[in-house]
Amino acid sequence: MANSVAQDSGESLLFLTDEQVRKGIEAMFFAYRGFTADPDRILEGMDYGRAHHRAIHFIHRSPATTVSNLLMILGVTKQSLNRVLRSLIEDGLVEALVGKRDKRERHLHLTEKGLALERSLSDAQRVRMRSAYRAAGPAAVQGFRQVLEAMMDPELRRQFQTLKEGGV
Amino acid sequence: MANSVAQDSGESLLFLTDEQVRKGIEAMFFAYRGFTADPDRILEGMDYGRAHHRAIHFIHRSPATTVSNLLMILGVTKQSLNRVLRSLIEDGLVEALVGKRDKRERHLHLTEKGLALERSLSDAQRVRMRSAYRAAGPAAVQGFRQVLEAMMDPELRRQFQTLKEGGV
DNA sequence: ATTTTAGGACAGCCTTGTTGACTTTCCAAG
DNA sequence: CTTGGAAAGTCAACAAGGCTGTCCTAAAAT
Repeated sequence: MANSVAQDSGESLLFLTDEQVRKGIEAMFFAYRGFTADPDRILEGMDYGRAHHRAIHFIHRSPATTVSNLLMILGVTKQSLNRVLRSLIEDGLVEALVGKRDKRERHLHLTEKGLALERSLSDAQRVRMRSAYRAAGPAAVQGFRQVLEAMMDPELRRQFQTLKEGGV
Repeated sequence: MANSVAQDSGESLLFLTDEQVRKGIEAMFFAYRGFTADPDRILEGMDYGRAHHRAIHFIHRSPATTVSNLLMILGVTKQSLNRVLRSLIEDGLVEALVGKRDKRERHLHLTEKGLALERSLSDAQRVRMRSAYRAAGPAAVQGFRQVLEAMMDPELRRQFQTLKEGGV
């Protein structure tokens, strides 16, 4: 195999072997398990799962967002989101305010209780993220983000970048 | 917020704001969707899903692996894997050979048909991966892998590294 | 001879994805 | 002004794929 060619710190990307790309794929698989592990642990036992976490995350990120907007970001169907949203609203974590201008729309907000859960979830996830960043070093973090962004579907990348603007 | 502090290309990781780490989290979420999109597209319509893909991937990666070994790698329960494996065997994509030394064990292999599907799945995924690598550049790829590896649970990291040895 | 291990089968549950039918509201064309 | 279509949201019903738990066989280990 032409392993030795690409082994030299990846100076010549065009010669990356299939095996090396495959390792990237596996790394992605194992890392994602780690990535979701901490929030999953917190959610288990409560009646919630990953779907609730995602909804909470993005409502917190973009307060007063509508259901449709959330649908686009999450990439699921209306009913999947609706079920999750209903339980969050019933439990008093999320508030849905009828739109002023367009009464068809519901503007979603986290309540105090919702904010508290969001904080505990994202704290846990950030701890892991931050420690991975620290272990890998600043340059690696830069590269990490570049590759992730290049890996997204163009449409998702635009949404991601739109979200970014508020944040940075 | 202290955004300006960490804005300087992450030279000082200890001062990365929560917002910046949060963006890493979102990047991971959106990138994973892209990561699974191509195989999902291929699988849809066939009777298979992501679970089948994962099994096929790791059987191809470690031929003659046993069921227990696969269970550890995938991190699912016997029943979850068994359901998947049964359909793959019935459809003639996977062969389970009784162990020579230990007849309790089944050694799993892909058949020609299984290899063909594996190839089409991993080709699709590699195309995306490779183009992301190319877009981000060699240094970024290095960093990408470092952060992913640091993000894994220690136990999974060991398994990942064990798998790597065969490959690199 | 007994216990442990690898694997398989089956029942039944839960989360979260899907589609499709149904309101309510808004807007624009007649 | 009305009416017809599009958009936002709700709900019912189903499927995939996780999970647990139990029971079974065959082989290995003690």
